[in-house]
Amino acid sequence: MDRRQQKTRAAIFSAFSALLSRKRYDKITVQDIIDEANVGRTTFYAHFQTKDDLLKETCTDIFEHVISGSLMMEGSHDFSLSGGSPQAVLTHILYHLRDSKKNIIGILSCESGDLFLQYFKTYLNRLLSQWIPQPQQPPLSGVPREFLIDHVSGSFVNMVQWWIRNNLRQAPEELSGYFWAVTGPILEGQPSNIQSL
Amino acid sequence: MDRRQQKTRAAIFSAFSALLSRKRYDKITVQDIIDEANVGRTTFYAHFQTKDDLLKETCTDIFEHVISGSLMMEGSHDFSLSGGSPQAVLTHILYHLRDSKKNIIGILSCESGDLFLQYFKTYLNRLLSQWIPQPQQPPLSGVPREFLIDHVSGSFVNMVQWWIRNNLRQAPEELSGYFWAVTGPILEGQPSNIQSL
DNA sequence: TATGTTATCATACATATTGTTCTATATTGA
DNA sequence: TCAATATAGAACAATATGTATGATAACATA
Repeated sequence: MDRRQQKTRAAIFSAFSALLSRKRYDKITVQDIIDEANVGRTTFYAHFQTKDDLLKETCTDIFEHVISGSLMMEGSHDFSLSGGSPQAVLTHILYHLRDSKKNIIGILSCESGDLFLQYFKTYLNRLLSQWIPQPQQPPLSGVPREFLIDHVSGSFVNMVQWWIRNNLRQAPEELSGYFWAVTGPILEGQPSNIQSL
Repeated sequence: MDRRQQKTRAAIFSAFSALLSRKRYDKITVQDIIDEANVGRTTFYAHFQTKDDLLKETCTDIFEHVISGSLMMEGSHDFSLSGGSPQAVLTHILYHLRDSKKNIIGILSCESGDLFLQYFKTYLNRLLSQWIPQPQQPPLSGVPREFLIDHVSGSFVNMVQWWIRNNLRQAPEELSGYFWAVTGPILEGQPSNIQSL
């Protein structure tokens, strides 16, 4: 790939991200993007087929980075814990979200944030499906594992939304504590009050 | 209000709902809507300022109906339980969603479902804020009440999405049971294992 | 450095969507 | 019956999309 292409791509991603923090996704025009990025119309369409395409690539780029940056890759396409506990990994992800140079929070804060969080959740589902066992005891024993996985990743994404609405007032560790308080029994496999019988 | 206006409004709502089950919201044009509804362009704009306006009114219409249909209204703008337990009310809401003549599931199933569920969550937040007490005991005692409310309503909406993705395979009662399994400790106020101190 | 390749820009263009304005017609409520 | 008004249809300016063209500049390589 040409140096020019890399530069252009970066300029477009950056312009797109900047626009998203000011405008709703579906109100952003291609003209807005190419003006902000200082690239020609033809150039934009040489890199991305449509605006939706740009969106999709942006999401993949960001979340693949966030999650794999908090984990070690193993095998061809699976994630696994890199020694840390689930709690530590989740805290790490929160730090990543907050401190990324890519202005992730800016993107998630925008009026189209839901769109991105949907992609985010897809990644989390893959991640969590490795951590969550089929529970053996009530009250969770009758609940399908897929439901629990979806519930936990949905809760995480929901928490991030809440965090952003509150201007990131909580420290990642604190937030991680909240998350543990509401999902601990699921992630631990079982609540700590194992009352045999 | 004129009979004609009522009829026109109904035709537009119906056409919009039908289109949503085939097409993504932002790919639907005003032309599509007025063709499907068999109304003139002028007429559409006499009823709704923009397409977004139509969306908003559609959501308000649906969710106000779903929630108030499962509750008794009380006071000016607050909800309260109509005798039933939270569990019973939630089950009722699930029935409502599934069996409504307004094809709610059709709308929520569409590619823009997230958009609607966002509105749904707003209503649920109002509802749940009346049921959820500030917890007094670990592990929930240090967690802000607003977080818990948002977590529970987010989990409900998330569950509905999951339900739809699975083609409504579970009965509302069964689903309600899952929900209780993962949020019970919060809705009950405290987990049942009250270990004083 | 010289050279062929290719990414870029600016412009123009056909097409499609939006929201407004106008007039004529049809329906309504009294 | 009749005045009020909701509607349809068409035309319209303004804006957005995606494509095509030719000229220019930056690149990789030898």
